[in-house]
Amino acid sequence: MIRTRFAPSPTGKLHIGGARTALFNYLFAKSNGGKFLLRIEDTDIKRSSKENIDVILNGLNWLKLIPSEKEKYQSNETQQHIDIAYKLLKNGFAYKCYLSTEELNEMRNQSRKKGEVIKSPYRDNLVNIKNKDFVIRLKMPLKGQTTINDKVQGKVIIDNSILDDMVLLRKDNSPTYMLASVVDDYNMEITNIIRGDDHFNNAFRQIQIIKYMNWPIPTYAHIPLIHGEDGTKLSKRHGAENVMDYKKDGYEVEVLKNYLLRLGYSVNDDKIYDLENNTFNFKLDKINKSPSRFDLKKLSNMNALYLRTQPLNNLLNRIKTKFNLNEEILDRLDFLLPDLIQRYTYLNEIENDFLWLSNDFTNNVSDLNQENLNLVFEVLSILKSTEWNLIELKENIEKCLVENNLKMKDLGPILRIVLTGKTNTPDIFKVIFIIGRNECIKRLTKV
RNA sequence: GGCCCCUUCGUCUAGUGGUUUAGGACAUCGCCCUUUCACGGCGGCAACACGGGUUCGAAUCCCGUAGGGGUCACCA
Repeated sequence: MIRTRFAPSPTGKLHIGGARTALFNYLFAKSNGGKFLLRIEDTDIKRSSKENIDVILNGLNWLKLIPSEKEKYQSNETQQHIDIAYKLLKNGFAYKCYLSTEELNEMRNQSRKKGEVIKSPYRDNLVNIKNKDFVIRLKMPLKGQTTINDKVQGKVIIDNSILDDMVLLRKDNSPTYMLASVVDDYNMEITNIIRGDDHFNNAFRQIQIIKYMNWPIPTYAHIPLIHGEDGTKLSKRHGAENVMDYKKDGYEVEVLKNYLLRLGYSVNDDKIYDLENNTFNFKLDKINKSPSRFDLKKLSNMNALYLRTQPLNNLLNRIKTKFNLNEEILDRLDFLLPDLIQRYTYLNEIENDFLWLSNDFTNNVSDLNQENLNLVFEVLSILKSTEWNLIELKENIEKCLVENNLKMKDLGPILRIVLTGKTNTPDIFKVIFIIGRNECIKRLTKV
């Protein structure tokens, strides 16, 4: 049984990159009849916050990336992590290191110059110093190579000599991410680790713990990072550091997920796939290896196209629940929504049309010239006498135009601005028809 | 700097040795449609990073170079 996990750290929000990692984990698990799990990596107590945990949970919830089991909190497993660290120590795979921060900094300076990894003198010189703080470090193999057959990156081999003796347990006895993550993955029986490419180097180090403990080695898939439009790593500068901001900005969740999927994944058409009901067959080998740039324009375009494919009833219901609208606006919306939706990129743009759809609307047009005023009067008299249906309305007004030797473009824009206050609306005849005789007369008389 | 990864139009990508004058989508530009704004239709511009090989033949395989990214914490 395939088991994947998304393991965010609540030291920050759920950003777009994290959302994609979660999506890939979810899709891979679901495509293989497996389980998708969530683990909050809150070992950094100082930087983790309840607020961020909620943001992550809410974000995943909005994305409908619901874990198969209740989420785990890494901080609840601390004792286990400590036990493993001491077990490694006891078995000679780890050692106590008494190096101070200053000593370490100095060593790091030197090693950087030489291009070598730092080696603690306590590695081969096992001592127990009373009343002095220590960390527990893993003893990396000095020779040989480590190979990872990554499902995205391919087969990668590194020399073990570049591995540093990473810290397992801090001076204050708290486990590091390097240890905790491995132990938790083992306990949660994670079979496939799908995470950002920025973790690739960690895999070679973490795998040593797994080997020392004789645990099964999970299958890795390190997915490329998403870059901003300028080609650099995505950060706060690029806006929207929280996926929920995309919701606020009016992006449809299905669209966002499909866009995220397409970013670095080969899909041969422009369909918006149903990513919820296990109908999408997600394959790791379709993930590209190179990072891709986040393109808001493409996202927006997908959003607009998607909106137009949505059943009008669904859209109308969403509008009804989101906004408190009276019957009169609702009726008009019911009639005009098919026309309006063609013009929107985001559903929430509809807010801009509520005003003129309502009887509360009054125009403030006052600068019409005499010619146009006369035109408006003519239309007024037509509206007063015509039978109230779309066809009659249109015929009578067009007849009037012919009599005056005018074209629709001479009248359309004027009526539009007077009746709606806007320069762009659906077909003006439809607008007149649905707004109604009395209301139209009222608005036109105002001029 | 060491190690690792990547490199097809501005962007996301198709392409796995001949079917390719390198295809699509977004963006952009032009035209058509037109009562406005859109939609839609038609068309244009635009890419195999560079240099060597291998081969009858290379975007596709190999080697360099350049550029980009990641990582090198008692953060995750």
